[in-house]
Amino acid sequence: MRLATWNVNSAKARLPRLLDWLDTRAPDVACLQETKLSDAEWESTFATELAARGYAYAHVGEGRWNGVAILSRVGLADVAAGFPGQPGFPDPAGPPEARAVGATCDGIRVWSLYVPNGRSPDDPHYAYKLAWLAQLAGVLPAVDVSRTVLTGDMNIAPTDADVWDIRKFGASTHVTPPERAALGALREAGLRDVVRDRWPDERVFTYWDYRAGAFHQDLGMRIDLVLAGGAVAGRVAATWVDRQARKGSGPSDHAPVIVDLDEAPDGDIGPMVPPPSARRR
DNA sequence: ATGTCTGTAGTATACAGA
Repeated sequence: MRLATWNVNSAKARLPRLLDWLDTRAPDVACLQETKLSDAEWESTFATELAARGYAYAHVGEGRWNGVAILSRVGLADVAAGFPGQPGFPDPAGPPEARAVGATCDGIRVWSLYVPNGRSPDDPHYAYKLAWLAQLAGVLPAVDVSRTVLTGDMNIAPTDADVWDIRKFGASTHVTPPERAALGALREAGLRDVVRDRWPDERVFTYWDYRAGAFHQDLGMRIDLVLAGGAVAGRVAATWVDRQARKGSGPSDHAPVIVDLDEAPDGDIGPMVPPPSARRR
């Protein structure tokens, strides 16, 4: 099974490239972020195109900002718009933004996430980001983590190796200890960063600013993650960043991350094979 | 790197967000 995540930075602006990407990469499950569409706009733009390709979908949108989706041609059950207790902004008790959608696809509980950006550590959006992540971690004890995948634009670089030059970042958002600790809580709950597991020492980025030729100089960040529970991580056959999708005219500023899984074993418990990086140690 | 690309409003350009 091929699972992918991609922050498309407007599904409408990305329409031709998105459809072409579905045709060429043929993901079985595709998690999208920043569709920037209402549910009605999503429906009118994509319903026919996706049906023709055999995809069911779940979209959670609000219009001009945010917007997340899961596309699947291996089943799409128990769709959830947002996670329990997902905080709103500016009022944590207010309505949640369109930043999380979950569905069960071929036995895997998949979440497409668009974590709040944070803007800067002294901005209210930063506290919102941390609260959002804390609540996300807080729901994990109640779920089957082993068969869960949290994926999407996490807006956090897990380590200094996940940005092009840590010296340029200082105390800016995406690299601060509290943000990384929030990711650590997801890891401690049993989720694995399967791309870093597969490429422990490589320079792997998923986002490059549009400005200043950042992509061509590979001045990027790895902020789009696939965090997989044990039964899923044990099936990982390959992972890569689809840099082709960042090239040419009219790209998103993010590239897709693609993960191929071996078939689930009979009995469905998962082989529990440690990832390559763990096997080497 | 702050050099661009989205969206909206509204009709040309400015602003906000990332």
